[in-house]
Amino acid sequence: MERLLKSIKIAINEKIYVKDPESSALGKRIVEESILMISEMGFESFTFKKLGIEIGSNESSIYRYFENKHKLLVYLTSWYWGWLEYQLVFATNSIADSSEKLAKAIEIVTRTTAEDSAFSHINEILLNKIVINENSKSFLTKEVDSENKEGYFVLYKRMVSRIGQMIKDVNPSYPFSASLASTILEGSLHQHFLKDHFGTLTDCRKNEDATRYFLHLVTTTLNA
Amino acid sequence: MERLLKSIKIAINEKIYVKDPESSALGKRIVEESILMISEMGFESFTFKKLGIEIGSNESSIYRYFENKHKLLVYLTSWYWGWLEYQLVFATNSIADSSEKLAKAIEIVTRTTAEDSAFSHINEILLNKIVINENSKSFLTKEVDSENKEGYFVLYKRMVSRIGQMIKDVNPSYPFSASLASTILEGSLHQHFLKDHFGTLTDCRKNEDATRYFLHLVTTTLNA
DNA sequence: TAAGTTACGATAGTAATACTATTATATTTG
DNA sequence: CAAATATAATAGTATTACTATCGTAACTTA
Repeated sequence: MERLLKSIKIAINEKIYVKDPESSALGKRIVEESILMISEMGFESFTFKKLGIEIGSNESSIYRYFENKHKLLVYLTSWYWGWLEYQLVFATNSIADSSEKLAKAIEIVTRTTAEDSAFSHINEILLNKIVINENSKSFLTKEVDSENKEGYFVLYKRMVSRIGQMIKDVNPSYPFSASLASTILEGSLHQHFLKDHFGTLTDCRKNEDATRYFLHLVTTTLNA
Repeated sequence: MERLLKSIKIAINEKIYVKDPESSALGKRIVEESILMISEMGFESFTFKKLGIEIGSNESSIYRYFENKHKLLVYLTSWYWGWLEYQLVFATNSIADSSEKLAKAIEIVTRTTAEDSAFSHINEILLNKIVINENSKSFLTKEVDSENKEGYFVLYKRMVSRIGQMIKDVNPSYPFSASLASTILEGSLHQHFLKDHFGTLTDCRKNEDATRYFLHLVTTTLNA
């Protein structure tokens, strides 16, 4: 798995960046260090100027890769969803039984990332934390419709529809497969956030609890 | 109901504002016009300077009511949750049967606000739209823990725990009442957002569909 | 009714943000 | 080695997110 992952490149919509950050050392440093900085200081406090100082490069050079920090966030979250989709497909592909397949899928999308696996310059543990804290901000904007049209969110949408399809395979007569799929994905991020900041609003204490909660929710709903 | 609402004041934590906007005509205008502006231009583009121009007042005067626009957002969302809690309690108080009570609660928190009811200077329809688009931004910040400690989110938390308690009353052995309650509240906002911007990720087309989806989800889960 | 208090508006100013433009200097590639 | 390209350095702009000061209007109380 590790070796395989090393040779895979997550394909990100070209409209999200000005110049592909994977195409140069500087680009990779931008992505690498921005993950560290955003996870530490939060997206609001993060600026290209600070990033430039941190990587010993110039603010204006960063603008040659990303138009603004919003697009960098869309890039990072897209990368995450692409990476997660890869994990999902890899782990569920060989499972024939549809219920078992869905259970495995839920496990993968609701767990938190525990180890930094393979891609040299991307720390997936921190990126997972960024997604929990900042993912909503990538689409809760006034530009969401135009950016959606440009394909900024295809990877996220593909994740949801994959899970939606798995739900349909388990119970073809369930009328809310898309809603349930999007609830799992977004709800899982939310439960992890609550676990860290609003303990009274969730029953999830350990990381596996979110998996247990959604597994139970989906199983009982589809087997009713 | 309308008359009753007119005489009720939603109690907001005093730490959220510098000066109570309910205490003066200018304060009310700030709240009133900020709702119109944020719902129209989005929270990111909204500034106190623009608001000042719009209400024919000075930027510095607005700072006498709210320290910054983030606190104004916390104020607006708190007001919304307080208002919704009022609706919830009012509508469910007299229901004895716990399942019926929970069903009514779900209906109230998952529907969108259709009419501007009673509070003169607050447009609840637009405020509901703001909550759908911006609510997450009020807590997805680096300051969430300190603000939580100061009680900024009590009204939101009270809503979740009320619903959590209703879930417990229906099925005391269900182990995820808090998580399910928070999923309903946050998930409902998300489904409405998807309905407006990512149609393929939800089965909700009309406003009532979100109610139907969550009603079905909760009922089957708790009756398993 | 005079004096005190508070509220608000007007103006000015600051530091930081979010860029854009230009030019110089490396580095790569053909 | 020349040409093309990438990056760094510097400068500059408009806007944001404030803070501070001051004058005056309005309301309050003695």
